[in-house]
Amino acid sequence: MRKKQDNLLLTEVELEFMTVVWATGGGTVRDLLAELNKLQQRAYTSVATVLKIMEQKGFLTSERQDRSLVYRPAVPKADYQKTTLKNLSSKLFNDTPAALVARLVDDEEVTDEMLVEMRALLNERLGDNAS
Amino acid sequence: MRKKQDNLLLTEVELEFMTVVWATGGGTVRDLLAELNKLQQRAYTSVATVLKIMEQKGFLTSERQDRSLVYRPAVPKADYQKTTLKNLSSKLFNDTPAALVARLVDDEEVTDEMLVEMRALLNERLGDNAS
DNA sequence: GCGCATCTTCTAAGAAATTAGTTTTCAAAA
DNA sequence: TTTTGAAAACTAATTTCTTAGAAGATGCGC
Repeated sequence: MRKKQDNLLLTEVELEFMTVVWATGGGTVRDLLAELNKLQQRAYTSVATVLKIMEQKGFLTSERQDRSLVYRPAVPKADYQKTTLKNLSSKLFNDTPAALVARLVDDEEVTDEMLVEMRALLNERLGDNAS
Repeated sequence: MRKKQDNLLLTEVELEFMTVVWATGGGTVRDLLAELNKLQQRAYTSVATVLKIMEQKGFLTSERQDRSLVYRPAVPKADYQKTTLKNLSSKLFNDTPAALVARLVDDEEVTDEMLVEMRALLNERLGDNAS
């Protein structure tokens, strides 16, 4: 029995870590530390601790290789993106993904090019259906 | 001097509170407590404390009315939605809002109707530009 | 085998978020 | 004027998140 719902969201720092794991495909603590320290200095053990926690939460898998553990993503980035969007949609957009797009559309920083690109994506899935 | 950047995001609980404030337009601690307790029991002082914090962070304004403070949103929901989308986009979608839409599009739970609605929104802003 | 380097595991301190008890304030009722 | 009720303000306990030191494990070179 677990307190909250199965902890489906990453914390701030975990997301930063996970981004690197997704980008690189994974690696040892030392590998990932090297990548992460490009953005922010952290101690070796800090990184090791967070990675272990992430494994416990089910976001990473690990496998021994020589001395070290090699961590790899257990959740594809696309899946997590979907989870996050669903969460955001429910918490802030009344469970209406279109409302979310509406907000993108009236954001002046989002260019017409981007919008055209979005429309293309929609059309791709929708096929010929006119509105 | 503040540590992080001006704390532009609400915490989990703050968002829950803010949602009620947006929905109702605001009210006294007691008013908001009544609404919030429909979802989860909390003590009066817990609610009061969080509301005060939210005011300090700039998400709410307060004004005395008789004995009580009346809290009101200082940030429109649409603005906060935009902030959140921008943040999500940068943290998880490479600063590419279209990538975000792409993820919505290949979510099987998002219906064609929703997609058509989204496309309509895009067309509305885009006018006649064909892709 | 013994120290040395390197890795994981254990432990914990510090910071932020959440919840709520205690104290103070203040006006209205008695 | 004193009491009382309701509110804000203050204080603090608890939990979760973040960071990292200390301790333990393990193979490698000498």
